[in-house]
Amino acid sequence: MSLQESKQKFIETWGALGSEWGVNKSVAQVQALLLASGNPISTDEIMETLKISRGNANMSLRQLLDYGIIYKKVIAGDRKEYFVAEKDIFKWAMKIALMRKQREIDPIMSTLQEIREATRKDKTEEGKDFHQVISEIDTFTSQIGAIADKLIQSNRSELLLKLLKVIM
Amino acid sequence: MSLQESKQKFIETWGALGSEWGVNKSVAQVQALLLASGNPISTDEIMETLKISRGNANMSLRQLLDYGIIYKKVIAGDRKEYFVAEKDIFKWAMKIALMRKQREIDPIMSTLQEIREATRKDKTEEGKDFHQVISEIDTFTSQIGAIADKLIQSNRSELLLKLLKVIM
DNA sequence: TAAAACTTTCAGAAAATATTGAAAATACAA
DNA sequence: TTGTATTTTCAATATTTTCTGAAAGTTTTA
Repeated sequence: MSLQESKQKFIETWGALGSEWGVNKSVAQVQALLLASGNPISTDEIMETLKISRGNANMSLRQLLDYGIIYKKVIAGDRKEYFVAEKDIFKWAMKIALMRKQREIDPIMSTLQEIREATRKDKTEEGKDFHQVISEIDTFTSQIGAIADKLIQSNRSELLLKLLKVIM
Repeated sequence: MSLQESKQKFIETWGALGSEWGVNKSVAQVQALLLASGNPISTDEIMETLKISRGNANMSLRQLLDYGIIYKKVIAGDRKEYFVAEKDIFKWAMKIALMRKQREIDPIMSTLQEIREATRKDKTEEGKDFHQVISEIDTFTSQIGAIADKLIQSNRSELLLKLLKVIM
């Protein structure tokens, strides 16, 4: 497997996995291409390499910029914009974790608490059972959310230390 | 907000969040309906309450059964199949975590290792840089995967203990 | 200021995913 | 067995998501 084939395989695999991660395939592939590339890359080169349209390339790049896992890079004497990936996996894994927590955990919390309150006084068996179920989900979710916050705020060595404790 | 309204809200919210979690809306709503219900429910009641087709109800139920987060329940003297949710959130959270790890982490591992090996001997700058990036992703992913395994294998009290350590 | 180089937007097309509903298969009762 | 109740399958349809490409917008150069 040549270096180019390896890079190709990485980009393909990363893209395919994106869908499992709730990340659009093009977005994942653009990140992979930038990760695999030593030097900054322009929109045109991305379009050409991944065979995607200008619109798609632009939107994928913007999303990655918003996530904070790629950066714009100015090249002197060139009007085009170039892009580089954040290569410190720790940094971008934390950013993605934060985003996922905000998307997947936070929105359910307020609803759960609202329902928990609304059903607190219910005297029927049915009501008490439901309150119990909601309360358990709420408690569990809150705990997981709090731990996620702690982990996400950690720096690299703190994170490794915390996770080491889990393993032992 | 009446009890019925609370249940309704829970089912809607759970369903809406499903998409963020990579879970089909109907599947999430069926689980929510079973969680919210004190007693076993038949396919017909699910169809009626959620206003979904028989085919959809059947496929959603099967998926939840496969995940192991709902169960079939036989009611004496009734030919219909009834279903109940696993109400121990701890149990089904672990099952879902395991499934997600298998879907999201495991598949990338072998590819990363293969690419890591294939690029190990590369002498070019480009090749060495790429090998470095892949190695870091591989190492990080392996570590997270190992921790996930440990957590998933834990029982409730072990899990809480381990997570408590993280917070402190 | 105008033209050229480049980036962004967005309506419509294409692709992917979810849902329906009716037919086929299965399970049960008489 | 045979008929009836119930479940499962799957081709057709609907919905959602993604992608394209050209037009509009912006920045830079001359």
